[in-house]
Amino acid sequence: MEEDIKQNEQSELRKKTRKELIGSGIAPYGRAFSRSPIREYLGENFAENKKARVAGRIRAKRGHGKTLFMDLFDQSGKIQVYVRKDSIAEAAFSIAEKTDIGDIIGVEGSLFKTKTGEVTVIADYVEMLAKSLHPLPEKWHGLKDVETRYRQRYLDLIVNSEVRDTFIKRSLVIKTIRDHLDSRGFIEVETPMMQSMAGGAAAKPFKTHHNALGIDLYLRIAPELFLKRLLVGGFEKVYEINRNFRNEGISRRHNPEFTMLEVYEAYSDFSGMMELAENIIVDIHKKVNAGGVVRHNDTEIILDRPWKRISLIESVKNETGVDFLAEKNFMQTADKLGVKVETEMSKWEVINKVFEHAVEPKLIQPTFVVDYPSEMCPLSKTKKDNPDIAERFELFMAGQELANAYSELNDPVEQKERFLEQAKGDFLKVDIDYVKSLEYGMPPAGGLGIGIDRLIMVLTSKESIRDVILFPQLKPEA
RNA sequence: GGGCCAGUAGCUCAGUCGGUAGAGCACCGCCCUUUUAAGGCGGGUGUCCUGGGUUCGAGUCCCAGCUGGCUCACCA
Repeated sequence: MEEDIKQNEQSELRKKTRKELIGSGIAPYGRAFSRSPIREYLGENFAENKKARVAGRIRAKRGHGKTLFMDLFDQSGKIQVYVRKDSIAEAAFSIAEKTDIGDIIGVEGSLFKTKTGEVTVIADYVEMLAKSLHPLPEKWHGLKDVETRYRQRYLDLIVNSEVRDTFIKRSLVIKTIRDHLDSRGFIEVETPMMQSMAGGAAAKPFKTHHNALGIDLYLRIAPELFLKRLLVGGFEKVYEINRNFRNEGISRRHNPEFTMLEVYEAYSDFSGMMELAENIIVDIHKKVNAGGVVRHNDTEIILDRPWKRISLIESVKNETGVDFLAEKNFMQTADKLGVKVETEMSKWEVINKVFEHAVEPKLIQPTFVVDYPSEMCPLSKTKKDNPDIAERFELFMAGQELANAYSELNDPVEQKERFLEQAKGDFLKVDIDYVKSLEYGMPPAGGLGIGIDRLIMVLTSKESIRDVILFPQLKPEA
């Protein structure tokens, strides 16, 4: 089997070394090795002759005949290992000699500093923990090929430390969100990923099949309708951080599965959610970015509160000079602006298109866009004094949509009508079970969704969603 | 799905007008007991993405395909 795999010369040599190790009674793949993180021997923790036990991956090796130096990396840092033939058992020296860059080893020894002051472990014991059978990408230029970086993310993580940092940051962002919401009395819940109706948004779902039940199921496109059922059930502050799946195009800003935060707070509304969104994001910036500068291209993004608020129609007027509400020939006007419109589009659909084309890319600083037409927001309450306008905002930053919030519609009769409108009268496409839950009474509430991947893109100044998702979706290799 | 661009050694890249494949790192051999992008001497290890075509001759030109990037479309 393994002979079938065509290997290059370097891999062949490493396989040969693996066999040689086994031949001389040395396991090329070791077992548990008790050690301390490398960082615990560096800086203030350094003491001359202190005993050290470390383990990690060899990233550089400099042989000198009867001695050799290695750079050993673990997650916490890098330490130099020094092996001398005259101060170590012969067997251990021969293991050290047989190591290749990329191997994972355990080392025991004592600390000292070299002439240049580098903290070094002089080894008196070396153990092979994992033989690496492939050469690592080059130490100086790293791994640049984007396809390889995504397909073999482990290599990207080994070699490109800024990639590692991005994903550590991602973890901190999510932890900060949890801490923030937990401290405000929210509880985290989990709702179905597999749903018999894919509701809560308008995207195309992925379809799957449950054999025992004999039914088709859909991967969720949003958790919204389940989270609101929990409001009916008496949970007043709930949130979920989890994956949504949308069967749409893949792009710099779209991955078929992406992580969404959805928050619902009973007795609040969309302006409460506005404040919450500001609070959460500013908190993350403070804790994760340590107040550092966030940039989009060359522009610094200023996160100081309060953020700008503007109505959809105003923002379009500001950028295009056109008051689309008053405009009779809105189709031609939109077309002149370079927006692709189709004859069956409503005026608001055209306005929304113009917004996405002309305004969205320019919303670099955090901006709440409000006053969306209610026809585009079937789950949102309308304004008290204007049923045509929804109590909704979308948050934009770095030229893209980051969040979306409503005052949640809690009138079951109106909800059913709006669903029917959206489904163009097709009862089968209406989530009657959700409407039924509203019929028992859902408290007025605010709901907020934040796209976590995009938020991390903004906070880490990444241009592509693939740089903040560990394993982005790619076509399988042919 | 459309348009544009890219794919050469394990990695990062060069390759002129179409003339028979090249650098650094890595690797192999020899030397070297404080090096750190160690050093010295010697060595090129290749399905030039794949398959066709043009040509005396193709990494290079043409066609088709694969994968990726950007972009448009799609995506409340």
